Amino acid sequence: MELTNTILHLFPKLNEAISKDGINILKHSQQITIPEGTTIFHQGDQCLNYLLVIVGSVKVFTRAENGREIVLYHISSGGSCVLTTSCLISSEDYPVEGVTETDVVALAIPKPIFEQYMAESKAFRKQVFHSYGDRLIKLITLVEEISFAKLDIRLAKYLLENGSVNTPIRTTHQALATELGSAREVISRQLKEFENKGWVLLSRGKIEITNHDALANLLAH
Amino acid sequence: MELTNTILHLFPKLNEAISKDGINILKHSQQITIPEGTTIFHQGDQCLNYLLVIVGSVKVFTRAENGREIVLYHISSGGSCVLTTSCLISSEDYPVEGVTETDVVALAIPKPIFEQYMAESKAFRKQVFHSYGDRLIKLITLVEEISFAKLDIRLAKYLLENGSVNTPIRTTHQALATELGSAREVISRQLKEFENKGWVLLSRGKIEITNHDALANLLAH
DNA sequence: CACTTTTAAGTGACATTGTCACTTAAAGCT
DNA sequence: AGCTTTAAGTGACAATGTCACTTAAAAGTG
Repeated sequence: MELTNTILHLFPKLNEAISKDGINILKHSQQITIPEGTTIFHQGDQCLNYLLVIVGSVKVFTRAENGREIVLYHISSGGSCVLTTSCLISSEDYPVEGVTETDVVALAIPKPIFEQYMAESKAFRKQVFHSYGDRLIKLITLVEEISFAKLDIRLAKYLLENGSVNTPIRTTHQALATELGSAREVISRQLKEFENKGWVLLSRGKIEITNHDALANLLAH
Repeated sequence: MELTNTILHLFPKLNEAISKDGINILKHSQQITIPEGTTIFHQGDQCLNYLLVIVGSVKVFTRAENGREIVLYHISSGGSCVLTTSCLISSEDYPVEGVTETDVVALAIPKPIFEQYMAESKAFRKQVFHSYGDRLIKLITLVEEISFAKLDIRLAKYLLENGSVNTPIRTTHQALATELGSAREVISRQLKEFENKGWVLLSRGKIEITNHDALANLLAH
């Protein structure tokens, strides 16, 4: 079955859980498809499933009272939602929202099955813990970047990671501000500066990289 | 035994693990005492124990290349070190340091015992997951505060949480800057402003709160 | 005790980033 | 073509961070 292979490829630990521990994940979980732009969880939601993302990407962010937002991390193929997992275990509220950025295919493992797997399979536990560790590192890295790195560096990094000379980035300055935890005007100014230097070409909803090396040079220090 | 009661009081989940699941934590773990100012882990360290803090406090922080530091969180009585736990499981490096802020008494559970408990006791797993969830929330809250909250608010909050009208705070502006992820000069300026308003009294290494309500009023918005 | 050294805090000038109250312009819609 | 919505630009200003110092308190030392 095609899906099985995809899943095993994305979650190597689960492969072990299935082969060694006789865990039949596919049988007891449900494959779900979620359209782009769906809020899959927000503060106060109760969570009844352990979610593994097979295809697509989920944006996890938090919002200040004044409406400003910052993206905490993305869950993409091969990732799982540790916050809902925490909910699963400790039933606490989390001050964050999760929204699908693309159409998403996910595997939902119901809470009782999740707990059974946790008890029975060391490989499954490893997979779950690994997700936790990943998120912790991502969050710590985010804290570091927010508090230490200058915006031009972080912006250049984002541009290089999300586009290249022939593949323009389709996003708004506002979305970028949210991604980097800054303000739209600041991003606009910075991008304009990059444009003046001939490093990018700006148009509504699109950023084209015109000088990759110059941007990369910023990162190199 | 006195220690047993202390531990069970601090870690209610472990109580369950012991009574329900017959886990003999005290027998298989070691009580260790660590003097103040000891670096208990830093980047690249390997970790061989699951650590539960019984008495005292550990400061977990990260450092930028330019030397600036920011405190990520503190592990105090009843807390466990999830980062070393992650290490325990996934053997990855974490870009953080942990230093004891006081003399610390901790319970060290060796890796094999830890894994056995994880397999055998649901309550133990809950305890471990709970720690993870806590850290995740603390980190998310930190990200929110750093990116959204103004410094005067955060500083006032810190002062109120760590001192009162009759118990002065003994710390340096530098340590405070690290705690809040800011720069010493900025903290000094802000404190001086508070002093000019008659809210605090400053001296070398000491901050006395002289107007609790005014500070609290800042937080109230 | 006077002196040197170390550590904490203050200072002013300046750079970066965030905020506010707008304006301008492009893309969609009817 | 004219409206509406959304994206982006703008200038003034506030808040925060950085730098290169100075000042001063505490600790160590002969």
